[in-house]
Amino acid sequence: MTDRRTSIGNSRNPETHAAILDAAHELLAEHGYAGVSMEAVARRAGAGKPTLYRWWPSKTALLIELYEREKTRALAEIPDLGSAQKELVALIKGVHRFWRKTPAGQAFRSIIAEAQADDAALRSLRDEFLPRGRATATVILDRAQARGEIAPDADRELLLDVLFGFSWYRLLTHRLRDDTGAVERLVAALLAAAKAGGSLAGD
Amino acid sequence: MTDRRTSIGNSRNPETHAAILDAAHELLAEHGYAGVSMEAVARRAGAGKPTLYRWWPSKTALLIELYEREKTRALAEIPDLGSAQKELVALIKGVHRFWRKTPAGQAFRSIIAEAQADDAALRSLRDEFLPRGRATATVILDRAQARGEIAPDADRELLLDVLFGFSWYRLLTHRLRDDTGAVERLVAALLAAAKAGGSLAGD
Amino acid sequence: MTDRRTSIGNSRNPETHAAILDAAHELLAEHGYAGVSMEAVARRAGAGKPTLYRWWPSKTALLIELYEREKTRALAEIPDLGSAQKELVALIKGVHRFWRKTPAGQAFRSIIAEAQADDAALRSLRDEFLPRGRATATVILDRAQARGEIAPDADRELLLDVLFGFSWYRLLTHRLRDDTGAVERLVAALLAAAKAGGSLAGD
Amino acid sequence: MTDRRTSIGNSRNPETHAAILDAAHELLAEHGYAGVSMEAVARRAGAGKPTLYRWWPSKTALLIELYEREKTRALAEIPDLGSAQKELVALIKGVHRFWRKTPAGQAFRSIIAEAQADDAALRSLRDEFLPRGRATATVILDRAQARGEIAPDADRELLLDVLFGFSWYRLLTHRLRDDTGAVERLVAALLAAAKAGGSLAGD
DNA sequence: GGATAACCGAGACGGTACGTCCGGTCTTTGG
DNA sequence: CCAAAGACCGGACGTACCGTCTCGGTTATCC
Repeated sequence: MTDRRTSIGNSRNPETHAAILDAAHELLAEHGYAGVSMEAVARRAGAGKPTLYRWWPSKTALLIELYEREKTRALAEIPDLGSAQKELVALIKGVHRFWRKTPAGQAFRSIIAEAQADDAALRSLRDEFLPRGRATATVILDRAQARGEIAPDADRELLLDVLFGFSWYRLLTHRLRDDTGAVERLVAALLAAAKAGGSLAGD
Repeated sequence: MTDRRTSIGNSRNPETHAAILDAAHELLAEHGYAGVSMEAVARRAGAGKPTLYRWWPSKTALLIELYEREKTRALAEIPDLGSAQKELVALIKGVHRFWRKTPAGQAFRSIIAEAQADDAALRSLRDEFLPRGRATATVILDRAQARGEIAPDADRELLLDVLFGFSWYRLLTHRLRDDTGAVERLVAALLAAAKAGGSLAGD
Repeated sequence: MTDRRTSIGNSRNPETHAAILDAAHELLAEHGYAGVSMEAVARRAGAGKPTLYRWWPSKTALLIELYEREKTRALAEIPDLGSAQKELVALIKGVHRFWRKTPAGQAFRSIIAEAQADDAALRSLRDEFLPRGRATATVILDRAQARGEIAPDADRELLLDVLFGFSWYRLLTHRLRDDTGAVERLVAALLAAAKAGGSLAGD
Repeated sequence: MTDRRTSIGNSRNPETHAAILDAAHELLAEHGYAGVSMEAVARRAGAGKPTLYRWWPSKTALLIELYEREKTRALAEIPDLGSAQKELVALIKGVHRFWRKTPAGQAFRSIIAEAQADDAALRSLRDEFLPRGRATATVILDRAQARGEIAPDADRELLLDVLFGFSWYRLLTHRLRDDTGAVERLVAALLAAAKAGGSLAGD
């Protein structure tokens, strides 16, 4: 891990860049959130701290980039499965699996935790990071609305808040595993309400 | 016979105890989570750091006690309002209001954040702290089941995970305010499913 | 060591007194000067800290009493051996042996060290403690003067400063052992000068 | 070829280094040994505590460097004055004056005191620090032996132990001032014995 | 013989200092 | 010009003692 890299002059060194993300990845896997400090990442990556700060203004930014690198590796789009129920369940369960199987869950927990201490991090999380994650869900809901599975005036934002809120809650209390059909039943209940256009419909 | 208990040694000074919680309260209100360090709390309370550590093994423990002090001051039980819909909405909206109006919201965000960095804190949060908060909801659900508003085999734990997950999500993304009937509609959707005994019923 | 003692009314409890000195003795023997804190002594003696401070205003005072207790146990007067040379050598070597064989050496090193940080301790060391130790030497010098072994105008204070200075130096640099006749030769040199009434005579 | 040594990274800041020693110097002069804490030195020097610990592993190390800085400023070598008597008196009196006039005396007292609580400090004091101080005396004794003022087999180590022991004793009991020819007479007595080759001769 | 006063163990308290870790910034060296 | 390395300040961490204080309780002594 600490193979001797050296400066390559006045352009960004991609090896260094990857080494830093790898170091963060390993630390996250080995010691969890508490083990990831800019200091420790720099040490393990064999990089100087200013190098980290040049590219990522904060630990959160580093973690976000790490998370997204993992995501593109592990999380595919959800194809048309014929029903919103199947697609949403596939989406949520896929996210849960991704959080469980890779350090991404750790990274995500860390990002949320950091955002509670730092307003800028919170805004970046809410306004840039989360919308990217909801894009996949939006595609599914578009298809559902086209199929008539949910009412035209359904409160889609609320529906997603509930689904992601539930997921966050399980992630943050480390209870991602106890899943005996809970996701299926939750999605069914929400879709039923969204279809009726009554209770989950916008005002 | 008389009480033969003989406490020995000096006993905890309640003024100091209160001064420390007050100091934490103020720091939380003024500077948010990042402003609360054991050092700063001790300084403002005019207490020694060892005094803090004598009573609270960690910052999390201090924040939890602060949170519960605020809660007993601000949050009453939910009386029988005639329907589970009304009672659950009152509960959730009460919690949201409590989080918005007092530093308790800050405290709670901090507790969740700390738990992501510290396994012991997470266990204490999940296994001791949260169940206390869910007790009020349990009473409401008991009444609802007695009224026949939800099926006998409804998955009450899932229902609460969804309600609290939604609340956490809004709290942690600092979006507790944009509430135009969302809570009412969510509760209605969940209760509809729980009554049918179908989708939100246990397996 | 922590046999349960209790108050014996409004007079000093000699058992407690002894237990405290014993505890200090043991700590000194086990961990040296650094291991002797009022806290640790109280803990090991099973006594309260205020009890220590009631009788000894400082750690130095406690160490001095400990030292003198040891001294009366281990260090006898020097009888008339016929010559000042023999008697002074017996005195100095006795002191060195006492310092080496018991925790008294540790105690004495501690007393000297404490006095460098605390003016009151220094005064008490210099004006009360040391004169007591020089009393034995004074008796020897009186006899020597009566025998005519040292000139009437010899600078006795200087002679003792040299002898004790040499001893302190060896004690404080932990070189009390490497003694191959050094004390004998030093005493002989000083007595020769003191007899001549020339170089070691007062002004 | 050019010097191919390439140190990388920022280098030690000499201003900071001096500021720390100055701060220690002032604290020593103002409050004595007890006033010198790493904390206080860092505070006054406007330096971070880790900076102190980076360069000096302990307070003793800092004090030693301070002492030696003062010494090179204040204490010159002893030139050939024609007789060992004059040279040794000049040496000892110079050291006493140095201890009296500058905070160096305080520093030296502190170093000795620290060494009583810390074995490593004691070894460093005895095996590195003191020999440096005795080097000047060794030069004088070499000259004296060349002149025939002291016997070839004289126990030079003992002679120095006595001279320095006497000096320490006076320093540590804060009696450096009462000097009415005492040093002269002591040196004379020791040189007389060392010349005779009898009493102060080696075994 | 009852009050009282000094003692006792225990331990909480406000403080100070310890030695370490980390967050960000600045400076030096070299590609 | 910019990357790498690392020194720097500042500050929080959790711990050990300091010396003082306040307890509940005991017992010898004095009124």
